[in-house]
Amino acid sequence: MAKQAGRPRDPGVEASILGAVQDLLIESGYAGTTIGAVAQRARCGRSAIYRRWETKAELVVAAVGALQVAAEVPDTGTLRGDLVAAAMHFARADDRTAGVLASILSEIGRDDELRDIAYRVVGGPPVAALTAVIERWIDRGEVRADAPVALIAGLVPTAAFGSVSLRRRALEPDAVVHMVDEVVLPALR
Amino acid sequence: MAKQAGRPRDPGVEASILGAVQDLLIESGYAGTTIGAVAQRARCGRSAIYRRWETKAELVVAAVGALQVAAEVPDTGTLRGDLVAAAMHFARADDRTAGVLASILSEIGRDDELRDIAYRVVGGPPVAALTAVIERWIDRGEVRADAPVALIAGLVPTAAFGSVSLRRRALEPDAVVHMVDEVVLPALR
DNA sequence: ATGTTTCGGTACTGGTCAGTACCGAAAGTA
DNA sequence: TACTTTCGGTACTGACCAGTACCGAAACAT
Repeated sequence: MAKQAGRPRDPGVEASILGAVQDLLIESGYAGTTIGAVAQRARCGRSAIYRRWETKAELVVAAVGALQVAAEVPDTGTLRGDLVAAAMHFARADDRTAGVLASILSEIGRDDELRDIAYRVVGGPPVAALTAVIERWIDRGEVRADAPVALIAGLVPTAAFGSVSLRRRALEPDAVVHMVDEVVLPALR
Repeated sequence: MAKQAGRPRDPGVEASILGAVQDLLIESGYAGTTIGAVAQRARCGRSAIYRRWETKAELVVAAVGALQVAAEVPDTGTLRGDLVAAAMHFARADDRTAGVLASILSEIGRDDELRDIAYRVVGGPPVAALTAVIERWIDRGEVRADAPVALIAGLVPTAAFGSVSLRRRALEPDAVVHMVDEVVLPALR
């Protein structure tokens, strides 16, 4: 692929467009996220958007796919510390993610591509990180070997998402610690 | 209030309109739920709708408010039986409820009235029923007195809602039993 | 210099939809 | 019978918006 002639695309434009889409999805929902509003928020022309994506649906898919929950696997030295750190991570980082996801939930019901991407965002890295944490402590003998790893690893992000999307507010740190102490730890030992 | 003169309103029309709104919200989302489509599904004229509600927003609020999760408090004779029955109740009955709620989640972020009603539907009767079950078994001595009642009572419906709304499918009975055995019961004893 | 592509911006088109105003017929009351 | 309201249905309006087609200017390669 030879280097294209002509003025090169400004990578910053693409990033600011996707960010603007995410902002607008949270603030105004899918229907309220018009191409014109995106262009205004991203400080670009509408043509810059249509040059990159053919339809609004593709644009939204790209914006959702650009969400990435960093899947850090904490290592605090204690089981409780790791679990709290991992859970806290969702409650904070998922704030924006959950907002975007909540805004497209009704579209998810009818768009296979969107559903796959959304499920990959929530159900991928977070679950993998929690699974890694729990399995590590199984190896270390603090969690029983037949603990319901998949159940817990799926439950925490799902509950966090459900709560955030319904109440439209991030989980309090107290609530996260409470949940780990009262629900997650008893289920694992 | 004297009896109105003129042809009385057919109560069946109101019910079929609200049912049609719920159906369309699930199938087509908020934007796809047009007044024309509602009238067609409810087999009535558009005027019959506007005679009862002034705007589409009011209509949707009414349709969501008409959702009611029966708050039965099961009494199977065992703690585990009650918990499974209560949880199973959400997983089934909340199927339709969760679908409607998921479809208006993005509107919930911007409409206070809608948010209040939605929160009352999910966070009201189901939580109250679970709370009643748990507290009954505290009295009977099977659940420790300082168990995290509110946490568990809120967690189960939230998780069920999160799962249904994300995966667009009711929880399997196996999964419900699994969750009660592995998560709820350990947290209560 | 010449050509090519991107830049922000504007004008236009075609379709959709909420909300309003009617209509004649039906179903009640006085 | 006369009156009132609801019934399903239709026609119209005004706004909004996705998508297309441009524009002159800027930024690169050859």
